[in-house]
Amino acid sequence: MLSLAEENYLKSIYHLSDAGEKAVLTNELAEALNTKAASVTDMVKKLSTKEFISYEKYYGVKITSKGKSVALAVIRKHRLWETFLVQTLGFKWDEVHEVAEQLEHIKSTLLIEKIDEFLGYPQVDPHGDPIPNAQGKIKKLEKTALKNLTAGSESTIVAVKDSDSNLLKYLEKIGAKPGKKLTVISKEEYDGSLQVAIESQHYFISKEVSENILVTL
Amino acid sequence: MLSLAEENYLKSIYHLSDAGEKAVLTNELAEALNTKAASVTDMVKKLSTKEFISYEKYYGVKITSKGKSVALAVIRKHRLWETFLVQTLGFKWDEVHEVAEQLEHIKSTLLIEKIDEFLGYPQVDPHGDPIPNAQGKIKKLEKTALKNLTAGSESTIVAVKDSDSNLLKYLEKIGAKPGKKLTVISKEEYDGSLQVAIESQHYFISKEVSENILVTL
DNA sequence: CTACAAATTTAGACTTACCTAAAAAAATAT
DNA sequence: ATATTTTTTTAGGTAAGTCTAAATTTGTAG
Repeated sequence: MLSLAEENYLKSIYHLSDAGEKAVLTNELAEALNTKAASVTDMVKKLSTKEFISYEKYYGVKITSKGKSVALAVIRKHRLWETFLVQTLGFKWDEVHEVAEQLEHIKSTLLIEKIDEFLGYPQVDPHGDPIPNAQGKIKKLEKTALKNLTAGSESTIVAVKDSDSNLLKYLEKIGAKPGKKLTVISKEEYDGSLQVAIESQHYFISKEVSENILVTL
Repeated sequence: MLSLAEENYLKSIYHLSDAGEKAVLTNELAEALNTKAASVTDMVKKLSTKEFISYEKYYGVKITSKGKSVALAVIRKHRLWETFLVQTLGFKWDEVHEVAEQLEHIKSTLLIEKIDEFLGYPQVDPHGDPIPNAQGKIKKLEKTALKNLTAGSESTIVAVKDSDSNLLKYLEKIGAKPGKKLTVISKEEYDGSLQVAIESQHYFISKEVSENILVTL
């Protein structure tokens, strides 16, 4: 059985590698996990022996399919719990992350399947991120950052990055939730800021924020 | 912040001491926690320094009020989660214990208050055990083991001991749930076995089982 | 009340997951 | 192409929580 630390490493490696596409460097991982490079080296050696990743000294790690399926199971749990917290218990967006980080490590297949059933088999979590199924398959949609749109574009918000609580509060205030329609009214080329409409309200959005809102066309 | 191990020790000490009434011996604790006496000695020293218990060498430990409030918070979480698993997710009695043992350690006051609210502030868990409130107060009812009843007694089941999964399955089969009426039809003095009626069905119950069913008159 | 048994504690060790400091390798800059 | 910087690894250590084996204390039985 995997430890909490091992699960967190695999989850981070999965995310940082874009779902296993590219290798992940020691320092990236150290930063993501709030730990030191030396600790990462120790752990990746262990995960490598257990064949959840392949590790080549000085060249970073790649996640194996065995590792991927662990990561996806954890991500599935995280997203189902987030959905549960928001939809069923009425948590606010910005309150769920920390708790879901704990709940994602509860070991019980039955529990997570029951939660999935209870929620009616949702496809995406409250941030719009897709929820892997029990087999680890993800349905994915074409998404792009809001900052890539040009004036006049109409789009639907599909996700926001869920890491920063202040950002989430701000997005909540302007109603920037997954599912909402968003139209780009104008774009200032010199600083990348945008004027957008969400439900006929107009907002001024900085380039920074526009990098954290993902949309489909 | 208390570790998982510390929380488990305090919970066990609370239970074994009858809610803090009597001292708990090293070996009892070792047995309850599936560990060795030497490990218990180490941990009780630590908990004692932190003033969750008072510890006198060779004489066992007593839980302090500080320790009690930790234990009760954990027990509250355990029982609320069990209630949630059974009532909301449709778990069977005998499936909840293990999962609740994990969920009881999730750290989030908000979460447990929301669960409590969602469940409509239940007073007892699915085994009939009382759920402490947020302040750690327990409403208690007079209960006695079924084995103490005599022929002819009518009673209501209030609780069953939740430790043994086989026992729980058996009790489920005969419909011995909290809330059900139970009448003692006859009692065999030589082996302590009972004949009882639950919902007009008659069952033969061994002394052992009758020690694990708690009732009110 | 002494001797043996049972319970408990101490001593020393192990594992996991960290850490710091120093060494080594790789990347970069002149 | 060499020197410097950055990244990564190694070496050695720490804390939590566990263990076994030995020592000590307490309880018990003759």
